[in-house]
Parts: sequence; structure tokens; C-alpha cells
Amino acid sequence: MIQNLEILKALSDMNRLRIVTALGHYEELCACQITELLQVTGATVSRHLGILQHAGVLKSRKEGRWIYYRLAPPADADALFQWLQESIGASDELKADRKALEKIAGIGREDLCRMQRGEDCCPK
Amino acid sequence: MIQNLEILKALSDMNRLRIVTALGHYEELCACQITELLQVTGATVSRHLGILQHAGVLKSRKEGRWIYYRLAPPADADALFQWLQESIGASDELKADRKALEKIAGIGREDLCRMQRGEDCCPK
DNA sequence: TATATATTTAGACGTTTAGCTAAATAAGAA
DNA sequence: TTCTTATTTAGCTAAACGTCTAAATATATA
Repeated sequence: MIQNLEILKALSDMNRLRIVTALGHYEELCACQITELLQVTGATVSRHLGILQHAGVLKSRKEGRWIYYRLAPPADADALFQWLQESIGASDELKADRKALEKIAGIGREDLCRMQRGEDCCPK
Repeated sequence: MIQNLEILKALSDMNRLRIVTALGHYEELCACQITELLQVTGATVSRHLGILQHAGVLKSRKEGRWIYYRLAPPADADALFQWLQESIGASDELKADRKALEKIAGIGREDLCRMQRGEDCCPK
């Protein structure tokens, strides 16, 4: 498949757009943070991240148990991603994500993951 | 659905990319010309054109029995389409389309449609 | 009017995709 | 080592998608 077509396909899903937009604001996020943002299963997030990574949109970095993802689109798709970042944030759903992310980023990895497995320990 | 997501979805199909690329070169084309280019059923072409039109990427103009389509992306997607036109033509499949289109555009509507219904009348 | 024809719509069919649950993997902690 | 846990993989289901054929629509021509 054409590389650019694969990128377009990778971007034409709301949850994946949300991931890309989030990473446009946060430099890098771990899978558990994205899981918390999207409110879907970890497995589903993993699948979406895999699709984005395979399309060459994301790169990952492993650190202990956590895997961090960051945007890394190919140079010749720069114009596309610039358009994305500028125009896509306008939607209400993505504005809400922005707020949710602030909270998620503020919690810290360990507490976030504890929360996710239901220990209900941490900041509400 | 977010407008920009709908545009991305509309563009994430090879045949629709071929249509958009063709219209990037030819100003306007009728459905039968696009049918000849893609080599799929008229019904299928009609569906693809409908999806692109619904996403706001194309506009149509009726002239007698023929319907002509042309690119008409919304202003705030300009950057996206500029990227598309610049970067997407590099693929081999789309270069072949370019050649096929020259032939198709050279035939003329009436002869082309006669050809399509198998009368086998016209330039080979 | 009746016939021909370019396009669209409707319905069927096979493939792809997004989501889930459960099991597997990989890596720290006890 | 054994246990815990973050992530991925496998297998499933339901919905979405691309394509086809056949019928319907709209327009021109005889």
C-alpha cells in the first residue's frame, strides 16, 4: 500500500485522531495514559498505537514496564501534520480531551495505573 | 462526525485518492471518464463520488445526461489538499493513471461512453 | 410519445475493522 | 524464584466498507 494512503487510513479514526492530537500537545505519553484518556480497553489502545506506529506516525520508547509513545511523522508528511494540529483541535470532543489530559498528566504514572486497576486510591 | 475526520475518511481509500488526484490535474471530469479510469462499475464510482461530495471535497454540475465533478475542498482544508497534490502523485499507480487520463480525455465523451457499452467503435 | 442512455439507488455478498475478553509476553519487585 | 503488572497477541462478534448486479431515475433523441 502507498505510504501516504496508509497514513491517511491511520488518521481516519476518531480515537487515533485523539491520540495524535494528544501527542501533539504532550511530547510523549505512555500507553496507560492514553488508555485513561480514551476510556477503552488497554488492548484496544495497543491496537490503535500499533496501527499508528506501523504507518510511521509514532515511535515508541520502552522504560521499565512502561512504553512511551511520541509523534514521529515522516518528513514528507510534515504539511499534513501541521494542518492536523492547527485545524483539528477546534472540535469540542478534542477540547474536552485537552482538559482530561491535564488531569491525567498531573496524576503520575504509578497512581494512574493503580487507579485503573480499581484500587481507587488516588485523587478523584 | 467531525468535518475533518469525514474528509480524512473520504480520502483513505485508494480509488477515491485516484479520483481526487485525477481532478487535481483535470479541472473537471464526468462520471463516465472516472469509470473508465478506475475500471470498476459505474455504480461503484457513483458511490465513491457521493462519499467525496458528502465530505465536501467535490462539487458536481449537471449538463444534459452527463454529470461533471470538480475539486472543491473547504478553505480550512487547503493545506491538506496542497500536501495531497504535492506528495501523492509520486506513487507508481498514480503515475499510470496520469497516462491513462491523457488517453481518456482525448477520446471525447460520446465515443468514450459508446466504448464503455461495448460498441467497440472507437480509437483503440 | 417511445426508446436509448448516463447516473443513482437498493440489495446482496465478502472483506475489513473496532471493540471486547482472555491468554501470552516482558519486565520490575518481593 | 515467584508474584505483580503494563502491554501485546489471539480469538471472537458486530458494524462498516467496497464491490457487484439489477432496478429506478432523469434526460436526450427519434
